[in-house]
Amino acid sequence: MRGQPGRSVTSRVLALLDAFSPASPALTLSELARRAGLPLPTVHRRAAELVAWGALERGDDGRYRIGLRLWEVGSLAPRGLGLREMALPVMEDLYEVTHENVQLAVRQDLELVFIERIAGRHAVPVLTRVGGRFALHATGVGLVLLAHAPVEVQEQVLAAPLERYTELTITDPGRLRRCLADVRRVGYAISDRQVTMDALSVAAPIRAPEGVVAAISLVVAHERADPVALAPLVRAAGRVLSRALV
Amino acid sequence: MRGQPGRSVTSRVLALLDAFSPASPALTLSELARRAGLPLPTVHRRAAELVAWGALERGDDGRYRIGLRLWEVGSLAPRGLGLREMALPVMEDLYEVTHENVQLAVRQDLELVFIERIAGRHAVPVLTRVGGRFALHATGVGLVLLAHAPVEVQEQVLAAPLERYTELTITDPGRLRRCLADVRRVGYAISDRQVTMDALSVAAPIRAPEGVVAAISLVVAHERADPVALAPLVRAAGRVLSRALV
DNA sequence: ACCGGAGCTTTCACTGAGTGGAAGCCGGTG
DNA sequence: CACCGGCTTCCACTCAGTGAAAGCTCCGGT
Repeated sequence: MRGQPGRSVTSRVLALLDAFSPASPALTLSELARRAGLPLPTVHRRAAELVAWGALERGDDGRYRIGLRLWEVGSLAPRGLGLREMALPVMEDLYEVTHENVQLAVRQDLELVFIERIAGRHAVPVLTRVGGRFALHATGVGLVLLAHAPVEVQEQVLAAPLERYTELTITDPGRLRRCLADVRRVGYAISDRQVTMDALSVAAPIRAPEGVVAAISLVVAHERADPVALAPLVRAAGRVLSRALV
Repeated sequence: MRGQPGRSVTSRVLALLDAFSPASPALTLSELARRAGLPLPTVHRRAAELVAWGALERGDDGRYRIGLRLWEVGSLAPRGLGLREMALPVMEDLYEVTHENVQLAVRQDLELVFIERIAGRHAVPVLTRVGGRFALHATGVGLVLLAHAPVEVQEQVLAAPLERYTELTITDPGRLRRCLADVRRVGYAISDRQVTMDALSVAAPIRAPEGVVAAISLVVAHERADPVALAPLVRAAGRVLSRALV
């Protein structure tokens, strides 16, 4: 082949999938090629194969989209739909009791990924999307996941600049380090206006034999918040789910 | 290469993903190789690349599972999570009014795929799984999707043997053909004990400019069922969603 | 301690699947 | 009607990928 050496076929195919994002879920051939950093003919051939299998779909407009077949396969991810299926009843209970937003997230590398969300119609609007990512150092779920992450992960997050979302976001590595110790000690995390100035979240860990695998949280309007009352509810939900994971 | 000619790298990678199923979401290297019909070293190398990217994950037990990254990408599928996000509020309304099972499905080839389901805790238990597949000729959603599918799809389904689930399942092509005509005429489908002897479902189409893209249904206990009362509710939900898709 | 076997990983010489520049095609636009 | 942007096809070149075989690492049995 003439292809630039050191780039495998598989990595090219995966680069095509990487090109899609929540902000641009439909791409033309040229956009796809540009985002994947690959020559047009290459993308054309690889994409055709993906369409034939169902990993991509091509609309009447010629744009490529993620195909249903890939969604089906993705739904087999134990940490995706698997976790969701297990957690949903508990999340619904939490919603029935509080009528606030309930969120479920896991850590992936140095970010968190939202697995499921029950958005109370009368609760604070939250900007998160199922399948979306977010930084670990601001949200309640993020703090819980970070506090129980391997030390090397914590150090990597602490070493990088901590993005500021509001004036209350913790951006000082020292303070964050102390905050994480508190989270481990008390068994839950409170993020008070650290993401948006109207919201407060209370989060608790979900443990499996191999450690903390996910976190669950309630997100409530700041002024209406009573963290002391909410913490036991969230912690209980976390414990119920932990028990289900053994 | 020495590889059996006519089999592309991409097709091998996709064969690996195909090897996973709801019944076996975790596979050892050898199982993976056997199911994909590929030599062990090949699978070893390709799987390693998929793990590096996050499409697969490898547990402490050495088994491969679908990775969270693939779930994330899959969640960008317009007909998967995209459709779900849009439909969920309406499905919840339908649930609030009826407290019965609400299902959302699309057609993929000659089967249907369940996109979302609200399982009423006191409603009939249904055997469907989000991300799962089912035949088109028995369920309410299936009949709606089949009735509005391209003619060649209908003919393929009618030509193949129609699997029987209960004594009321329609297995005669002629009867099914008439049933589909009825569904198109009245605008909804009723499947009365055609999947299990305890359940009845009422389904309605969801239309986009390009045609019927999905179906929504209520599944209720057979003895408690009042199709005449339910049909307007389900049809209204379908219409609301159709309007949202323009 | 030794053996055998099942499952995973690595090696290595060979080769055709994949590459990408270039050229063709198609539909819209000044 | 020439131009342009985006898509598709062609084709000669070559290296990424292959898979048989050998090596490795745990087992459990004797």
